[in-house]
Amino acid sequence: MIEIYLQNIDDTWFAVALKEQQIVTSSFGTDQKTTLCNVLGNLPFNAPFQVFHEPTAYAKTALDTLKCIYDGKTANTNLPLATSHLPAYSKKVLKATSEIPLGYVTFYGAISKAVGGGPRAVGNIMAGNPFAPIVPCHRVVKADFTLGGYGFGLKVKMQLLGREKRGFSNSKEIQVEGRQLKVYPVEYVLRNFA
DNA sequence: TGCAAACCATAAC
DNA sequence: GTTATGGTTTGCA
Repeated sequence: MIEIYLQNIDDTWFAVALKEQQIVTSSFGTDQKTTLCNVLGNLPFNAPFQVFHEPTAYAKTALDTLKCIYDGKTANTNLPLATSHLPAYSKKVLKATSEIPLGYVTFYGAISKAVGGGPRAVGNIMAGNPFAPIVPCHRVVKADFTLGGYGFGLKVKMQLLGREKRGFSNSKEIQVEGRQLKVYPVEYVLRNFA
């Protein structure tokens, strides 16, 4: 049985689908129906599910984490994600994406160089990201620092990035799967829209 | 700038 | 098996 928890926090809806304490999928949005539909659409198999509006203590920590990320605040990012049913390449891309630190962005192409494959393949995985916003696919942009796309709309992507501004001014390298991944201050993106 | 071609894992037939 | 499809990138005029 998959348990779906849906809760409104400060006028935004957040949802997680849990199975045996693992997160199967998550979502957020401005209205209840869309948010729930997103979660349901991401369920990997035709399993029975139940929707709850009173979160358990465990579900509440997960929902609070979503809210923190949404607010651009530092959050505990090591929630247990159920990825076993996903293709191997998707797992690598999602994992690499989750390593992008708060306050930084990187490119579709940069991720593809780190984990293999091509930029468009990375974009496809992002488009199907089941773990929004836990896996911060909003931190992945085009190589010219324009936004690229976003499942919940470019406006939302911009707002998320705006809240993640931390005043960094230099790019840096992080380690992903033993390779280097270059990340850039989110300011590089934001200044395109000033 | 703008356009065309190369790119590459998935999902859908 | 094959094809269509992108949340892309790069090169070249």
